[in-house]
Amino acid sequence: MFAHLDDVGADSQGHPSGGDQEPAWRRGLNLRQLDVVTHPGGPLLVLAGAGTGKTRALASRVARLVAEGTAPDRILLLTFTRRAATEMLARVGAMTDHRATAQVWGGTFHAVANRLLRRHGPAIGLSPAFTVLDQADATDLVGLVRTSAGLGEGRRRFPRPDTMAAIYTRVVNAQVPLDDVLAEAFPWCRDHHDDLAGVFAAYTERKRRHHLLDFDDLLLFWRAMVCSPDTGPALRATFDHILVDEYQDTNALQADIVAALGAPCGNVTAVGDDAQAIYGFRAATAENMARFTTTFPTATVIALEQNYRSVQPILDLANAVLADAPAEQRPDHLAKVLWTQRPGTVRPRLVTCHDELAQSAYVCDTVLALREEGIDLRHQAVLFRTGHHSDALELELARRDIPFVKYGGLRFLEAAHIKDVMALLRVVDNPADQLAWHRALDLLEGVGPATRRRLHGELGLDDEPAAALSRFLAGDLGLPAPARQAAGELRAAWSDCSTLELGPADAIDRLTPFCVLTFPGRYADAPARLADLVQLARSAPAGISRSRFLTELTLDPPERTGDRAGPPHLDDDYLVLSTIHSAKGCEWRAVHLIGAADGNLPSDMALGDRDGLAEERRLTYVALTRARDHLTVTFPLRFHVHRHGRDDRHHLAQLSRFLQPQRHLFDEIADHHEDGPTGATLPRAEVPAAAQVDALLQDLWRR
DNA sequence: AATATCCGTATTTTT
DNA sequence: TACGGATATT
Repeated sequence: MFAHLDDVGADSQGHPSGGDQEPAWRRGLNLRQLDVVTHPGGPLLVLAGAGTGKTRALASRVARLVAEGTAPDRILLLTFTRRAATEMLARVGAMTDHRATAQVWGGTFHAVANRLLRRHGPAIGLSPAFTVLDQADATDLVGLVRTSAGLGEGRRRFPRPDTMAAIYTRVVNAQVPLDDVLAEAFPWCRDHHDDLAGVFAAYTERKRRHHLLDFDDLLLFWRAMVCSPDTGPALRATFDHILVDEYQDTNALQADIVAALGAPCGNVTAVGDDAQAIYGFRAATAENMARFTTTFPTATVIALEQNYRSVQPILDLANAVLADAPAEQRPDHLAKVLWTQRPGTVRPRLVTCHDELAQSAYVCDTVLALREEGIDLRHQAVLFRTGHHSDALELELARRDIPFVKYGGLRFLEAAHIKDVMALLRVVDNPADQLAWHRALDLLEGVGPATRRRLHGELGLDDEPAAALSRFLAGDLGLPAPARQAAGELRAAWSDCSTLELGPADAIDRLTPFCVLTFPGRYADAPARLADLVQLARSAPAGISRSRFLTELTLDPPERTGDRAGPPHLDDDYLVLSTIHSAKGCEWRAVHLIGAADGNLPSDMALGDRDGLAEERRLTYVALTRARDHLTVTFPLRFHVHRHGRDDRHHLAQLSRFLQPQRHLFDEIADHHEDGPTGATLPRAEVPAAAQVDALLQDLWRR
């Protein structure tokens, strides 16, 4: 869990804490923030620049509402991650009655939708015992539908399941017709329009029949419930105040929900910063910010521009990066310019490195040097565009025994073995879950597609799915010989899980012997994967039910293997490595942005369209504004071309086009050469000049 | 019917 | 390169 959410420190604004009579929620706020907090009711749009204390303002507003008598369970606080909700409510609790605060409805759109649908689903004809599919499950199911529709065989090539799932989710979340989505984002699939439509229809039908909801369904059904003339009025009357954080990263569907929920009471507070919109790929549109005043014509608009986080030289750079954006991408009515009263004149550093190795060495050196100056590792972070950009650095950190945690890399739940165990649990939880059966049966050696189809029929998964588990436990299914022993073990384990009603932790323990039998044949690193099962079991809160454990894990997955066990060593200091996306809302005293080369940032995949490029610029802005005191930007001059080439080709890089015009705002450090003093003894400008010669030559023979 | 082999294509960010 | 998917082999 991130320790450093937006301006966490209670006194990070450095205000004197006023008189003792002053209520806690009023303390340490500037006038603008106070306007946000004391806004009586009615729609409110807060334009909150990076580091301007929006978390504080929002938390204080909730605290004021509670302190002044609003029933906490009639407040809805929607945040981007569950982490953010937890953090914010903890702060609210510190300002008012923390037991009352626990009643506040807080969480992501998806998590809140889940809660509401479990409670009220039957009213709109939804079984409350639905299973939530995560993205990977949904993709698998699309794949199954694709196969059973006989697509992809012979004939023309057909989009792959993950592409199809991406198209589907875009259509739903953006609420844009398939035709347009294909034209705009997936032009190479346009010929398959009709087949895609068919697959989507079959996919939907299948989900409905088996009581499965994917992430998108959670939003769709919530919206349906709140818009229905039957259930809507009662549901809308449930909340007196709705507050939405990170409004710039909501999509069309989410905006609909906010509009519908807020229509009667009008007490909607939306907080966001269009300059930090970085989830366009997930169909979020910052236009929701601009549209807010149309949806709620009486809305009050308040801009927070005083930054409490960064020193001025860092803000100057961040402001300059934004100001360079083409004019049409900067709507006037949302304009903000960050300023600060924080003293400090240290300028950001720009370091041109010889290659990735040199970059890693430089970052390690800098991190350690800053620690000597008193900045603990935990107050420093290394940020990068994509997960694997930190590969080289991770090796170097390990070599030097510098502890670190990485966010935003491979997710725990996506690891195959974790999905295996989850599937085993899901079968017990819901014997009608075909996807789970599918995966579980696949674990048996000697069982392939054909045997699985036969078992599918014999277990009655289509006709009488509720009895499938007892049929399996009754045995005698004519399994192939290699599967017999493992199947026996599975039977015993499932039987115990079911009859003894084991909780999730015990159930995982009970299923482990089966995994011990089957993992070695499937995975080269079986022992490590088995060890993860212990972690998984330990992550289950005491007393939680199996099904609740499963959905919570789906909606709020741990970031990476081992995360649930807490940081590497509890009282150890460790460096944070994070993608820029995962760093949203966080801050550190020192930030090291690596790989800031054109092609990485902006990613060369975004070069095609204007919107994509604009989003990359905002991403750069987000990265820069995470830093409080120290900002180091590095980029390697040469890096491996790991595209189609197999040889050790290098590729000369140039500084990110977003930073190139701002070089004068940096202190530039000469090329950092990994091995030896060669570079260090040269005059400063020497090596970059040489690099420019190389770049010039490169330009001459490129294409 | 399950497993081994070959081929073509994608590409990043996450609830 | 790496991975999914389709074909060839045991």
